[in-house]
Amino acid sequence: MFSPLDLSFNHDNTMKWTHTLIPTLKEDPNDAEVDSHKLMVRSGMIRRLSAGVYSYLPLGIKVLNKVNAIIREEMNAAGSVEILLPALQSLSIFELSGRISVFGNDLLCMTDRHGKEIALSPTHEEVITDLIKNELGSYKNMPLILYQIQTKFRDEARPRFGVLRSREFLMKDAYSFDVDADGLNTSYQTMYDTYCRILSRCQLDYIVVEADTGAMGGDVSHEFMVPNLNGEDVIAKCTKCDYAANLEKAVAADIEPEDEAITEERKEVSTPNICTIHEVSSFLGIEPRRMVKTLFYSYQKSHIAVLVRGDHEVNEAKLAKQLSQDTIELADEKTVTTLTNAPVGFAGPIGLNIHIIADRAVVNMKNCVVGGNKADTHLMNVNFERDFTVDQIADIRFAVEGDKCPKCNHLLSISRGIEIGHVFKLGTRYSKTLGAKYLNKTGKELPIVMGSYGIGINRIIAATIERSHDKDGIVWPMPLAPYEVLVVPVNIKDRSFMAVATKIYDDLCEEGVEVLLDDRDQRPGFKFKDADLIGIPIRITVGKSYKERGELEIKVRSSNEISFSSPVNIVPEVKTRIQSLQ
RNA sequence: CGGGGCGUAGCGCAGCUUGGUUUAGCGCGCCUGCCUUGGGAGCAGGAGGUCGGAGGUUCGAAUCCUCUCGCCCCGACCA
Repeated sequence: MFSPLDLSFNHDNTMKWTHTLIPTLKEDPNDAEVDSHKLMVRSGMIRRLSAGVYSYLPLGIKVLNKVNAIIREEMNAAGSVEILLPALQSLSIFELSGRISVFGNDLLCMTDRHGKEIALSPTHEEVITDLIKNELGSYKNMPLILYQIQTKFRDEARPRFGVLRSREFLMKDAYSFDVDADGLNTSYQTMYDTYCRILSRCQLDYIVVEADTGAMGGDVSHEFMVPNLNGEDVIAKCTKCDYAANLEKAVAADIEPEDEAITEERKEVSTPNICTIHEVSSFLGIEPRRMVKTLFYSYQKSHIAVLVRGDHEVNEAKLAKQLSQDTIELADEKTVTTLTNAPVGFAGPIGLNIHIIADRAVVNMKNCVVGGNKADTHLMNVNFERDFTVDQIADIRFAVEGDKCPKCNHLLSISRGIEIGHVFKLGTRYSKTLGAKYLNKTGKELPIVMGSYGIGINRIIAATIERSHDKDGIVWPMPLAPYEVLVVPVNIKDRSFMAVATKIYDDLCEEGVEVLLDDRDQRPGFKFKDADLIGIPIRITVGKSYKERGELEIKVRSSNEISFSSPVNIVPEVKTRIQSLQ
């Protein structure tokens, strides 16, 4: 045994299990739902402090640092420059950008001893803009891309899935500064390409989708998604071409007008207590797609009627954009009753005296069913233009399975994904509100044109595990693995085993290989289970084959491929394998 | 924020319905010894608990009631 002070055996890139803290668990933690969360806890990478707040243990920080290193290399290679901004911000800076209301309760605020309101930063657009407005006075200083790796704080309404949605998380955020839109386009493309390289080096499968800009503002935005059933984002992707978008943003190709004669007269039917689309549909024996859903939204004290097909859902983000509003909300029951002269459930477009906005699909429907604006009444054989008109036609719904691609008209598929990265063309949103201006060649004062680029580092790790694990544990891709090699002497009391194991450990260390030695006094089965759980890519076993033939066993975690090597050849052998797994 | 569920040893759980023979239990882990060494062994002994917290009902509360804190799930919300 070695005393805790005897660290002579530990080098920068090596570690003995008994000298570190890798508290593995045989059973799943009871508060974990998704595989990545369970495995991160079981493998001893993280422990929960409180909801959405996690400590990283040695194995966890090792992986975190691997991701950080890849990000730094690629960001630096792309010509961006690292900085570090404070996590503590004054609230007044958010007042200037007008984002206090945008973040709402997600913003973690507190009052300092002077009574000043301060916040833990959820993101850094304001801080960076405030910083550079004093430093980038001239076009000569641009283009410039600055980045940092920083902890962000968001008081999430509902943290979940372990590190996938937490209240405190690590983010690499970058900001570009250009003199004009062309410059921004170049910077944006550079970051876009850099993100592709970063994720490829992490060996993550990802797709890039068009995204809504949400709370960030700006116009163009892309998200980097890792396809996964547990993802919180929904993606619409063309089955043929490269079109892919977040469902918030996704557009479906216009639906063909129904080819049906308008002959029947409109007819009133009694639908006692039959309110929902589903109820009316089964009561009348008519598919939901033949019905029009009439909803009411409120904003700025005014109300509006919204029409979508019965089997479609209103996309409030699109609707708000159409109405040039930041927020809109579904009208309350009282409003609906007043506007329709009927209980909720019988609203229709005919005879309404307010602004009506219809989804594009609605105006192509023929002989449909609508509410009668009268209790217990619906109308059949209703037709756009003949029976009602609208004030505005727009795309205001979510795309659904069965919709066609807006680019090539082939089928769209709907799936889920984990948002790993998000890039935005901010334009002058922040430079204007915070006053970040520069002088151009002719001495004219102009707002700096900005972009913002974020990557969730914890999410890269969790998403990697989601994509790469089996029933026994994590299967680390070589670039992110906490150690490249695990050396397992099956019995530490066997002197010859330990002698060889420590020799290999030292030799690999000399060669710069990252290696962990399982020097615990445990039975082989126990160690193998842990080895599979923590998922080190290459396992070298000193055991049976060594005793019998003087050979070491090399096992590759990802392929389960087993090979043997003599002690003298082990180092080059292992290095070759590491190479091939990079 | 709405709905549901759960807090009992480091971890995973039983006990609660019907209050008292339970000195609060089981599995894993932990400590000591023996034994064992290629897929989470075995035997023996042992440590570890304000039953989340506060108040109440009662002769008596892990168990019943009230409040409170924490955690998880569904929804709403969300770079």
